Amino acid sequence: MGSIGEGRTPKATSAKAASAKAASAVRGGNPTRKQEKEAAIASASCGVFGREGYARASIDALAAEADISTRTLYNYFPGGKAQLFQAVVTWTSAEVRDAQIARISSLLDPARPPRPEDLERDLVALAHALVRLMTDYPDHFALVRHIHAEADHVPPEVLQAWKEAGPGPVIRAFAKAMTGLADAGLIDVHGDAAMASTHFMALASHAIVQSTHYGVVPLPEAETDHVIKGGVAAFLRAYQRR
Amino acid sequence: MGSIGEGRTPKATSAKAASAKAASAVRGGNPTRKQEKEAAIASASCGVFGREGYARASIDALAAEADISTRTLYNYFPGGKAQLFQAVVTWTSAEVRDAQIARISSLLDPARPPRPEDLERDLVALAHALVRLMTDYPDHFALVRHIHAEADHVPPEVLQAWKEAGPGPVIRAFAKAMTGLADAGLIDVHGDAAMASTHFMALASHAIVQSTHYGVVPLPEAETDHVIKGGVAAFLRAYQRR
DNA sequence: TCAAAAGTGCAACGACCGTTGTACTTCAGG
DNA sequence: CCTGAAGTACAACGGTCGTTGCACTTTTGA
Repeated sequence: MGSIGEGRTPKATSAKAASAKAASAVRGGNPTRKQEKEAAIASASCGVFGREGYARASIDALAAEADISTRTLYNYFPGGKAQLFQAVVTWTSAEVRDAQIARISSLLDPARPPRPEDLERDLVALAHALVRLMTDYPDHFALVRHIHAEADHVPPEVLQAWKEAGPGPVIRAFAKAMTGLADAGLIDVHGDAAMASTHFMALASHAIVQSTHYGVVPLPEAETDHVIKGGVAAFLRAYQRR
Repeated sequence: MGSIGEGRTPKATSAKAASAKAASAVRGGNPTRKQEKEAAIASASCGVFGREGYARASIDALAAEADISTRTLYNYFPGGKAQLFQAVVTWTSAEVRDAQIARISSLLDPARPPRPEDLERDLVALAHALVRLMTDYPDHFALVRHIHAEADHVPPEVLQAWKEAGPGPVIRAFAKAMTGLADAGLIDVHGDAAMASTHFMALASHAIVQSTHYGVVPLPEAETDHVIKGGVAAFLRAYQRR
């Protein structure tokens, strides 16, 4: 009772035939006109879902935010709210994942490892960049919070798709970067690069997330810097090769 | 539009006169019969709010879980759903806070600091105990996740009350324990005991929270142990006095 | 035992919401 | 200009939900 796929459904909407047209053109070149509009709707809906959550987000509000009528919304997403939600999750997750991986690989490019004397400065910059993403994409992180909270109500398929499209690749990219730093002799990964990257994320973001309520409260810049510097310092004490 | 205090309210329920009777007997001795029942209702409602979230949790479900009629629920909480929610938050937060502080002060009692050779074992035991609380009080942590997600919709007063009654004292107790360890010469807090305790919590719980979805997924015991041992090892590399 | 207090079942009200059908408008492309 | 597709406005249906009033029953305490 109360899962995301089973809200009000007067005539048992068949949620099949969802990704039929999509697969036809996703292979060839640029996206269809239809796909562009779907992405635009998903982008606009992200804010509403993030602010209100799935249950509170009303179709009217979603359509209004996308500047379309509720009827056209159903034309694009015959599966209704549930299908739109899934589209929003995959769309915003892909966007933020790309941004995160870009920050990680530009600052921790395993091909051009930073010099030892620059390591701390680079890690601090990376942590700042990752934290800044939280304020750059507030709707996305609000949505992720709702996913965490309503994990029981999100269809497992959506949950799995999100993990694969979002945090998964980020963690892998981070682990690869850590391996690069280890191979360059800058850090000692103590046998587990994945754990090292998790620990970096934990030290860099946990305290920030805690005090800023996931980026909602605008922590003063000075304090953010203090927390990040402290986290990076602890990470280096634990992982820097001496 | 859509805050927790302003759901369906046919006749503009006056949410005043909430803590009138309460203050009369909260000073003197043991709790009133009424207060006991209120606590029982809050305890039962915690599961529903945690599983469903505020929006989805229906009055009928809440009353059923507490084995009372909806009408009696309104007799105890004239403020309706919103007031009940606040009661649940403060009640469960206090319960879990006490449990957490008990674990912290029993294992890191600053009066009887552990011997250096036991430090790692004790910290691992503490981390295990703290993680186990997540599975011991699943309803509470589910509720906290919803609070995080719906922070915008929770009245600031409730949010503040929760922080003061829940995480606040825990962090302070942890910082005090860290100071004790530092005074005993076991760790070097690097000038910021609060940050050290935050880093311990981050290293001990972040990875667990990540992989178990806040304790929902029952991570195999072996993996939990591995993650915790890795986190404590990293913490000691960063903070143990050598 | 008996009166007061506490609790219950039931019905109803008003409001909101997801979804769909239908008739009407807008607009691009031949 | 014409035609077909895309979009919209509007109304309606079935449903859920929070809340309250009322008559009735159960429990409690002296």
